[in-house]
Amino acid sequence: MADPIYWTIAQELREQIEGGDLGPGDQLPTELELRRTYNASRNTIRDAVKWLTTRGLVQTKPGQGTFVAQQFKPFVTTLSADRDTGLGGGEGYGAFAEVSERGLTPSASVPRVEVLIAPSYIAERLRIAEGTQVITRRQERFINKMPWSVQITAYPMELIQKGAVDLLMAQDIPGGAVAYLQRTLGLEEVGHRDRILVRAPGQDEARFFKLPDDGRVSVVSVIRTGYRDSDEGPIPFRATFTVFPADRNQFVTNSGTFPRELARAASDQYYTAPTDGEDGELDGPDGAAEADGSQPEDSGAG
Amino acid sequence: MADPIYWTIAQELREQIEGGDLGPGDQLPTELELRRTYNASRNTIRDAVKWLTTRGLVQTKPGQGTFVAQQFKPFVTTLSADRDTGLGGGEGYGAFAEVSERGLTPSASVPRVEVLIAPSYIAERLRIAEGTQVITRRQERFINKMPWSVQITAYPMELIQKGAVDLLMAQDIPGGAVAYLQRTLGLEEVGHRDRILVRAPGQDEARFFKLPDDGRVSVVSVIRTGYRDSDEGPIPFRATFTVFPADRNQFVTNSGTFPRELARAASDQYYTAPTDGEDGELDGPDGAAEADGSQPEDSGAG
DNA sequence: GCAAATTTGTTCGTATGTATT
DNA sequence: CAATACATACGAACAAATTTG
Repeated sequence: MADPIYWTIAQELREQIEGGDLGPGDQLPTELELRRTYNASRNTIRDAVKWLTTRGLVQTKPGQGTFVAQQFKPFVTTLSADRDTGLGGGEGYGAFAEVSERGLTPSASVPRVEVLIAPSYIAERLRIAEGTQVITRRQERFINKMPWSVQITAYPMELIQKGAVDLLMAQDIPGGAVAYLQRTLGLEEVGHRDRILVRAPGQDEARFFKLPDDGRVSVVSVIRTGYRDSDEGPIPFRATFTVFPADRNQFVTNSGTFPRELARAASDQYYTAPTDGEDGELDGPDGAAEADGSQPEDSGAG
Repeated sequence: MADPIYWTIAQELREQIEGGDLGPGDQLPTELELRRTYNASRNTIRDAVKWLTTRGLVQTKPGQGTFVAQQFKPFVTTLSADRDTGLGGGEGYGAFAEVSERGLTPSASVPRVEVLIAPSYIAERLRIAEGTQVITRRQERFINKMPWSVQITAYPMELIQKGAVDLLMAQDIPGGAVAYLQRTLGLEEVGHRDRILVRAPGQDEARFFKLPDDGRVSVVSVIRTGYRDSDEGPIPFRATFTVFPADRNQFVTNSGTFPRELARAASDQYYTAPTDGEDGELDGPDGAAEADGSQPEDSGAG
């Protein structure tokens, strides 16, 4: 009887959810009912439910009840560009084509264009002096009306002076801004560099993505720096910051040659990762059970 | 006075932490002290502290107190391979070279080799029949004795029959297994495909990485399928599953040409992502404040 | 539109158990 | 062993949100 009561109750409820007795959207018994069922105080019941909500298994709605959380079929974004089609690459335009093929309906907000003094995180990416002016284009994207990503791209001001005036238009650029720069200025993106990190959502992000306000669900931040050629080698000409909720997105990058049929439609093959078993008995990459006492040995690239 | 008391207290403590009044490792006032300070009941104080722990800001230790959480300087893994050096690619060997250059001491467990009937998630990756035998090599990696990643690679059994017998040895393969297959069988990895996803850690993973047992901190799962050439085009010959704790890792992928000086030492330029401000006043990619009522408009690739 | 019933959210109080120093 | 500090558990009351009559 070493296990806390609230924990035991939480496990029983978890098994009912994962076992399928309670499907997504179903209502759990109310606190009063649970209290009778388990012969525990209301606070103990609430601790058990709290355990479930913290893990995202259930969702409580004041005045209504507690419900089993819906889970999304994750959407897959291909980060590496497809050399042939030029699509993919996690850009809005290419990714949207993938979405359409999957029978989902993508949509996007009207771009919000801003000219601002480059803050440090933009200046560093574009390798310009902090305080230089930059253009930023901000767009929110949706899949089936569900918020999917927020993207901000920053360009140096000189691109406007050279003639890429559409960057200042608060409207979609057909084919994407990179293609536009190519055909307008002959500016070619010869390469890019993505940085991927996982962090807690900010308050506004949590609100936009309708994430629980306790920071349980992370967001994936993809920071892309696009490079063009110059006499001194590749130099950055754009920095794109895209934020995705981690609970409904996966990412793919390709390198070298690989089966062609995988190049597109990554979205269709979403993947459920093997997890080591909650009960330590599943078949996944398991076996760290003895990890506590084991000491690492030096080996390899020492 | 619309805000709950526990929330208000939590915000005050958060500001003290983020403002630097309380540094990493510092002890918070005890529950009893906080109770006097804020003139609230112990349960209310505990709710406030719970709010902080859920977000990973503080850590409670029974019998000792509550402490401001340490935060790691994230380690950066380059996922895309460097064509020149052949390093990088998130593989143990290449990544370890990066770590060494940074002045950290990497180490790894002795590989655990297993021959097993391929479960579905491996069979799908290697495109073999479920139930076929595969070799798996499992290794735990550490940086400065801190658990950093768990990696499992699966190979089809036929590689052994063709002569790559070292795959069965429970010891490090100098230069990595891919290089070994190259020089032993002439098997070249012509490309690979990474799938990146974020999920809650399993129980064993949480224990190994010393993550809080409530699933707050996610893990990043990187699934790499390596391809070799054949008459029928590229076919997979290995599947590598690597799991990293999301709170101390970032990832980089390169594509096309980009500045050479960024190819290596990605670890040195870790990146703090811009977040929209908790108080809605920071300079980051902000402005979703009005998101609640805004309707998406159809545009772009519709 | 209003009132009642239902359900979760917050806050207080108190007691006991467990881990650490 | 004793003191300290967090963990669990009970009970009670009122507030806020939602649905229903």
